[in-house]
Amino acid sequence: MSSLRNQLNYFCEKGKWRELAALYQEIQKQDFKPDSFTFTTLLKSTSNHHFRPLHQGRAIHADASKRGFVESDNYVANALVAMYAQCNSLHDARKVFDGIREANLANPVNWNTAISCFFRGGDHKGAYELFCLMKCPNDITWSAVIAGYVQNGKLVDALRVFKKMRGESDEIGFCVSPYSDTIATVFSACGQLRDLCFGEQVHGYAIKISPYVENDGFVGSSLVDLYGKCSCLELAKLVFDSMVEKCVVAWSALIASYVSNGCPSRGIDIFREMVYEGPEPNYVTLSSLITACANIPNLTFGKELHGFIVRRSEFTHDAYMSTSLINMYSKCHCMICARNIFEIAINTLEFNATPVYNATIAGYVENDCQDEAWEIFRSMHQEGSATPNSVTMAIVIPLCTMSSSLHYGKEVHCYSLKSGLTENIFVGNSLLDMYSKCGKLHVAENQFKMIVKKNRITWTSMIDGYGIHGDGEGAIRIFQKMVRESDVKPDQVTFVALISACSHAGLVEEGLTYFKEMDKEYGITPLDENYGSVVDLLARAGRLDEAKSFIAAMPKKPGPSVWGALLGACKIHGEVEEAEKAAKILLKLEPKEDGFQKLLSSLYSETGMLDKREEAISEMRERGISNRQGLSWLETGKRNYRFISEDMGLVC
DNA sequence: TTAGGGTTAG
Repeated sequence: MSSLRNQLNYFCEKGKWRELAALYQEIQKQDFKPDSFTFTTLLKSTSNHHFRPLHQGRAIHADASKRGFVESDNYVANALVAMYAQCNSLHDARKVFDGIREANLANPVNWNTAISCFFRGGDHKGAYELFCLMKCPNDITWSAVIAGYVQNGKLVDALRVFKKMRGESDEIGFCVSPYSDTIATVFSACGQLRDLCFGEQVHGYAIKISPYVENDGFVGSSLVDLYGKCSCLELAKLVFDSMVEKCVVAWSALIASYVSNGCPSRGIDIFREMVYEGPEPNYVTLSSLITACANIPNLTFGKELHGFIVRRSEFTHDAYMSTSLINMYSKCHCMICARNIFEIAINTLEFNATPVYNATIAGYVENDCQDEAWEIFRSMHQEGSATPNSVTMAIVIPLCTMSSSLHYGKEVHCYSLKSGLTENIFVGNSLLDMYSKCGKLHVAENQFKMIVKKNRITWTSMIDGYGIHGDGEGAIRIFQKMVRESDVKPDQVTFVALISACSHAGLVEEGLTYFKEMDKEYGITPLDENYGSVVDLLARAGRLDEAKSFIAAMPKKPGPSVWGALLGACKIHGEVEEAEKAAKILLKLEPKEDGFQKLLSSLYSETGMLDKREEAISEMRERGISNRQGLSWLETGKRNYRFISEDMGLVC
């Protein structure tokens, strides 16, 4: 009999489920008496099995219950709770736990196991209910609850429980001293919430209770991450430098801090130091570095890293890695490489593939490949391997806007409503912009009203909406509401939208006043785009000389937006000579941009200067600029679209 | 404890 028991244990340890199930059925027919250890190993094996065979777990439960183990053995009870939670049957897990609780058999380990299991199963409410029922939570319980909330993305709740643990909350406190792991978890929550103030308080408290707490790898790394996420790069570096033993997580957190704060090259420099004096990089380090290559962009180093990842095959099948690589190749305009990574990822990875789909759709959108973007979005439904989320919607809704496809936009809006994604601010703002740009200003207004927590982009998009519909006064009204009634501050983009709205409505003086207020009232330094919108404001109103004087008086060198605005206005007013001057400068500033040259060619066409038009077209051909016909999208009926050619003077 | 995909601009 003992050999049977050994064989059973062997199959459990090796995870050989089929063999185990067959053996267990066989020995049940014999006079075999399973003990507590047999049941716990059988239940653990069920929990760890890839398919989570709940029916098998229930059979073991029935057998254990029949033999009296559930009510008398805490180990078996614990394993049962864990098994049901792992098999996503939290109701059964709670039923088992309530059984031992009501029989007064539950010890603190049972409580802590049950709480952790409910958090792992995603039922944070159920976990907290158990926590509240527990009369004497110990330090492990507190840690489990804080960590559980962080794992479930309930960061505010995690900090609330931490405050309660230290007796700082309004609720009754328990003043338990936290483990360093708990402190690290709290730093992580503060970082994710960008709550620098509370993070710093906890940092001070942690040093007070343990002066060398930063030397702990978990705590030090989490602190680097906290300061990095709160854009305090100097503090992040200071903590990192003070760490006696710098683990791979600390290095990775520091690199990620630089990459995510607009210093990707510095992130790569830190990586070079890491190669020289630090530990081996892991998949997180490499993922951040690929993002650095995407942001610079640096295709050469990106490809080197990709080669390194392929050689280290254990990193290849990582969801984050695939997503980062797709993003990197997209930003470097290598959509063939991005597509290859996508195909491999969706065929080989066992995970939620939504981010991989999102990165690929975003890549195609960014590289002006709308058809391919739609193809990937549709395949997401057809393959059924990924569920569109709020990020997908925030990519796809602007895609509807680009092709002025109100019909598709409405379909995506309906899907978002059904999936409960419209409360997401990115989705809400995209919908507002889509309705506004597709000509449905009143729907955009409703959408604007429905967004409860409006951010800068909400306000700016609404101002722009009124602007593109020629309602300058409406744009001003919304801007005043924004600055008077909300706590959201305008930025340069807000002023581009506002002054542009004034420009199109002929509100020149108002536009000029707002431009002056930008710096004086709001302390915002104008960008080239802001100067450009003032040039457009003046020149569109026929005040070309003032526009030129304005450019001459600029405190910095005028850029493409300024000259582009002047060129556009010259085209409206038929000012060939000034347009030629502006186009010449633009050609030097942005040699790869073909729009300016086409605009000039179109001006020649409109003013009957056909020789000059031919000359401009020849020059464009020599420079390899495509002579593509200008196209507009129109939606007719429900699903039909037509191309309307515009006279760009380029049709040969 | 560390990493990925997202909304506004004449």
